[in-house]
Amino acid sequence: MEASKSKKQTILEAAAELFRDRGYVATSMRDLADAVQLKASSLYNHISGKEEILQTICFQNANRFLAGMKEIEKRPINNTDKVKALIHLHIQIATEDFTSITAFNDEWRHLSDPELSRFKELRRDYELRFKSIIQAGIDAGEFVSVDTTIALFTIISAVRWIYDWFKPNRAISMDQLEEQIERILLGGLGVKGV
Amino acid sequence: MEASKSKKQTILEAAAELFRDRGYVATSMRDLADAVQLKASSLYNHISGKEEILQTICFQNANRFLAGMKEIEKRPINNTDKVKALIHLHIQIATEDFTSITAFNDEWRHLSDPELSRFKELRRDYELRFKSIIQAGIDAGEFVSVDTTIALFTIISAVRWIYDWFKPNRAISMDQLEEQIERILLGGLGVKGV
DNA sequence: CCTACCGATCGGTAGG
DNA sequence: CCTACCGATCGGTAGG
Repeated sequence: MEASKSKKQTILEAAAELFRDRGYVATSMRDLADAVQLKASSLYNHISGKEEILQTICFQNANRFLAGMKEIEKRPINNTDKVKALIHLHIQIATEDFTSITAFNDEWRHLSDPELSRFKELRRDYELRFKSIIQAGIDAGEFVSVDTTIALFTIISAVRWIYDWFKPNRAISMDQLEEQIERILLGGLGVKGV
Repeated sequence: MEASKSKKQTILEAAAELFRDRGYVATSMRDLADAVQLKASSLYNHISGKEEILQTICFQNANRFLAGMKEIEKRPINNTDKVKALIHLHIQIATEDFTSITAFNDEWRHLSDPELSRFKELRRDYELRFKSIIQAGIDAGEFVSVDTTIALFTIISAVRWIYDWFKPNRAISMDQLEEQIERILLGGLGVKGV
């Protein structure tokens, strides 16, 4: 059970790739079966249905972001460095696991309740925690006084689509990518000498 | 033909709304027919098929962005003001027409060739024009020296998802929204006193 | 893990 | 603009 990648894991990874390329709805169980060299009916020996796959991808990533957030919250650093760490977290997840992150970003709305509501709650929790850090940074005089909602979504959106256009093989290294995005976003918050 | 909104226009608007809420693939012609009080077969008296609707939405918006870009390019203003005008353009389109803009942003990949290739070309053209303005701003000493690709996509992404979270009825007015986003993004490019 | 198959639904057409 | 209907494909199950 630990020997090699389990068949279930293989299925989940192939599904994430198909969901990214064609979307959840446009990916059929037969497409997925072909990708893992199985007949469609055999998939059901490993998973309970199509939506279980989507649920797994969505909640795995949601939990990853939240775990990263909670770890960063506990660090004894100022708010500027926390925002930097969060930008780093987003970029790291987006570049490390860019297949499943696309499905996570774009396909969660095809979840059914109660999972859909639970997913939205997790996302909202994450956003509120992020917003608190921005607010704390403003209160501490680290950032200029901006609307925290606008700042939050500007930052999240700016890093959200990295997987869409960042090709790791380009003239830009991952470190440069991160340094420049930090400079633009933190510079925008009025932090000097980012 | 000019008396009231044509039936075709009604269908296109209902489709944009359904595509936004459920996605292109998950919206059936029967869903759409119900929304405009018709039988599915009657839709084909107004449109040639499902994909024509998607094409119309995608290219209408692509042309709107490009027309705005070309108008801004011609203005006798500096690059800082051009970037401001482009941010204004994105925010304006996103808030004015936020239904079809969602379909435009998220569903274009379901186009088939040759329309898919044509759409990507239009988008690339827009991006290159935007990038040229950023580069010109750097050359003129208006912006700090950043990677133009990173700056371009950071800006585009940051304004791309406004329709996702901006509720016009909130405590933030559209002018405030725009002013604050400009401040964050242009501040990030090193422009003083935005 | 497969063959065989289910009812439901898809985009679209024929014909009036 | 409708009724009636087409072949294709969907997610999933029965049974071995």
